[in-house]
Amino acid sequence: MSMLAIVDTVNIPYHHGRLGEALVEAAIELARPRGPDDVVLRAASRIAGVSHNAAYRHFADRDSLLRAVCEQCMTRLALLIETRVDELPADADPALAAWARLYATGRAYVEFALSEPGWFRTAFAVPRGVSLFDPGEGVGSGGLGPYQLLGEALDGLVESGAVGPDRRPGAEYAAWSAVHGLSTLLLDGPLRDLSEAERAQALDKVLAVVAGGL
Amino acid sequence: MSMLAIVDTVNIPYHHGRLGEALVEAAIELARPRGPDDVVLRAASRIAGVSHNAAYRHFADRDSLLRAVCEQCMTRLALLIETRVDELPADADPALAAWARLYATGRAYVEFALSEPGWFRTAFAVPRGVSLFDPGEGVGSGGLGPYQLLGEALDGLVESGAVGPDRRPGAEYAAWSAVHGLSTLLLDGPLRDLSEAERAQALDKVLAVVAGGL
DNA sequence: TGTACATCAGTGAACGCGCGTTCACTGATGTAC
DNA sequence: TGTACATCAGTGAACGCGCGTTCACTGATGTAC
Repeated sequence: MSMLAIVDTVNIPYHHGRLGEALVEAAIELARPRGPDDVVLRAASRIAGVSHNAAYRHFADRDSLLRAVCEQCMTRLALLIETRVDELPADADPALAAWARLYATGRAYVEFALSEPGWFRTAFAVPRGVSLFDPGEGVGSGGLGPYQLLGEALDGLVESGAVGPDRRPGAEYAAWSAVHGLSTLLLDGPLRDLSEAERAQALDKVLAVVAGGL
Repeated sequence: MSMLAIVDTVNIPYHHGRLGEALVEAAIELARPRGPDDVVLRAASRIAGVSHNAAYRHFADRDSLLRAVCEQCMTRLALLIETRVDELPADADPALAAWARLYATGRAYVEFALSEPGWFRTAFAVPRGVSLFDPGEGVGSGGLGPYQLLGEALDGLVESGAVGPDRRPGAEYAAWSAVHGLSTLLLDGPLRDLSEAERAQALDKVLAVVAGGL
């Protein structure tokens, strides 16, 4: 009967060839609307058109799959930041340009959280033992994660003279916390019912306070 | 046989008398180590010494119980903030006193997150439709939630002249976001592996940047 | 070029789990007379 | 003060759910000769 026949009708060869990636792609879509709890081995296998045990050829367990999805989500956050920064118009004044990059980084971060809530939540549902500081984790196209991109923006402020080098240490904690906190408060927290306009005001204020305090 | 006999041995009368509260207390302990996912009707009933259906006399469903637990967690956060602010030594200079209150508020927030991780997560696992802005939700002893306590601290800055009134609007967004973001990054995010000393530095920097930018 | 065989990548059935929820029930309590 | 009865607050059994994981298996692939 042929499972072969059945399988042929949907154009999936018995040897899938890239089932591992297909499972990750499926799991990413599962995570997309709501988050990491919806990353389910059986559902991902279903989407990939494969029995649910087949997944165990490619991932030791559900957690391994989730880990792969987390990394992808972190990468996508980094990619959006890079995109938004690259879209910036050129600015002759290096200090102004550096500020613009920092603002764009922060705005992109919040934009990602609000436009891709499930991915944002998944990116930060990091299984223990994975760190943003590890090279290779959560990388964007240039091999940098969101944290490194933020670091670059802050370095730019110092290099351009906009911010004194004595203020540089720990600056990413402040900038990152502010933007991350706003994202989670708007997404899942008590600020979730803010109107579009109120959100924009809140974001402006957060960025202004961070910029003023750096 | 007496279920009565059985029941007597553990000193729980058939009519419990305060089962609703007992269930909430049990659920709060369930949430304490890890968070809202561990708030389970059956487990709470078990702890309260009652069959799991009895819970339905007091809560329409699991979500109602969780809602009650959320509110309690928010209240406890508010109480810790009040405690820490009240512990502050008197300061003759009203501006310095106002700054000290803001700092204490922020430190207490992060302290709560790190010392009571499950409660912190639960406080912000707010079921849709509950807002921190509602009076009566998430109240401390004075009837104020964390958000209102923060607002008071900020008002104090303006009243004491430490901060111009033109900078007041939206200030809670900035302060709250920074402290909330740091809490979640340290608790569940990529900063979770920071050492005690690094955490303290990060917190100092976050507070300094917010204070400088307000 | 053909064949034997190891290995790889799937299959389908089954297990155990704990959950939320519903059902029909019964013992305890409180109230009207 | 006693009694009938409504109501309240529990009980225990059962259902259905989807999950992660394991088992023994088999068809497809690739390689050595």
